[in-house]
Amino acid sequence: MASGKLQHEIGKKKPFESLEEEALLNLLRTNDQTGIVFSRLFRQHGLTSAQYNILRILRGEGKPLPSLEIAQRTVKVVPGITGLIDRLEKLGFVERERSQEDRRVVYVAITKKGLGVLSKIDRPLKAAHESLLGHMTRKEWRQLVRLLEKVRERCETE
Amino acid sequence: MASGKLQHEIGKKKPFESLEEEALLNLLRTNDQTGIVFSRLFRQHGLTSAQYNILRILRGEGKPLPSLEIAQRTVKVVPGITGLIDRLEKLGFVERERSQEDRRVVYVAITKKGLGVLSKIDRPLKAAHESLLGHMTRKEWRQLVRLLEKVRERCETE
DNA sequence: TCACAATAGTTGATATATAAACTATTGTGA
DNA sequence: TCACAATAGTTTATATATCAACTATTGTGA
Repeated sequence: MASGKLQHEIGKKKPFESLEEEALLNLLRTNDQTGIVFSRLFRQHGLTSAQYNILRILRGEGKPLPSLEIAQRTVKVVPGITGLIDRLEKLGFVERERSQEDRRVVYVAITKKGLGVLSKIDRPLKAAHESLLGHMTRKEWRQLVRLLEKVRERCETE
Repeated sequence: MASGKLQHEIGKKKPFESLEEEALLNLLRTNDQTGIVFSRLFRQHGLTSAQYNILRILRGEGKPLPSLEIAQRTVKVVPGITGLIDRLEKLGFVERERSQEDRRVVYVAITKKGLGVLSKIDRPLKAAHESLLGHMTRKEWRQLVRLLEKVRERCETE
């Protein structure tokens, strides 16, 4: 069957059951490993990955977004977004405001303080991106993106 | 700049800053999406992904393993392993036994009940693997694995 | 052999993921 | 207009991730 570097990395004795299993475990492992690098970077600025992600979305949008819109963009389950925004608000990085037209909706806006912390992260984050992927060619990146998109084709239908 | 399906998927207005960013966000997204599919499957059998992962390692090993050995294989941070094993023990899927040679070490063994629940998951899990990746060729899997391994080359040195 | 570093694991505190149940508000059809 | 479904968001409960600090045990060098 399949055998690669991952098997050795995780101290696995037996080879993988199938190529599918090897591919999916590689995906999991790679995501974990890269995630660790970014988590550390964000934490140095007092943010978690999830918090950074929300701020990045709000900055990219340029205007306030409803809570559930944010949850959808981050693949998060609905209830989780509440506590996440609670903490960002307590930290002063975002503000909540209930919509006037539809009073069920809560708009979330990034504050100046939120933009400030993002701007401090921009440069080291870009450096981390390059450090992590700089040894790969543009062709390889494109190939990787294409393959990942293809993997996702099936997830979304379920 | 780069532009792909992901940008549309997450409702992102602006294109990605760089190919690196697009590749890494694709990785994150793909991992999340595939993870959801497997989480649901495990939950139908009363397990979380993290719990399943530990049981799978113990079955694959065929003999008890020290707690930290398990933590290392799952990329988990050390303290997290304790509560995880606590719950598995409470569920009756594993047993703890302190080593006689080195009394600091706690060996964790999978029980018959643990092996039983794994065996019930085997078939639907294989089906899920095939359902998720069945539309891709063996060549594409190998390519994906190779690229993911290459991404990880840089993580591990940090 | 005795102080001290190293190792294995746990505890406590905070943040997040997830499901289920709930509140408040809005839309809709009879 | 009134019952009821749909929508937006919150609360609650459990599981996990992570760091810092801690206990218990073992190894080591003076």
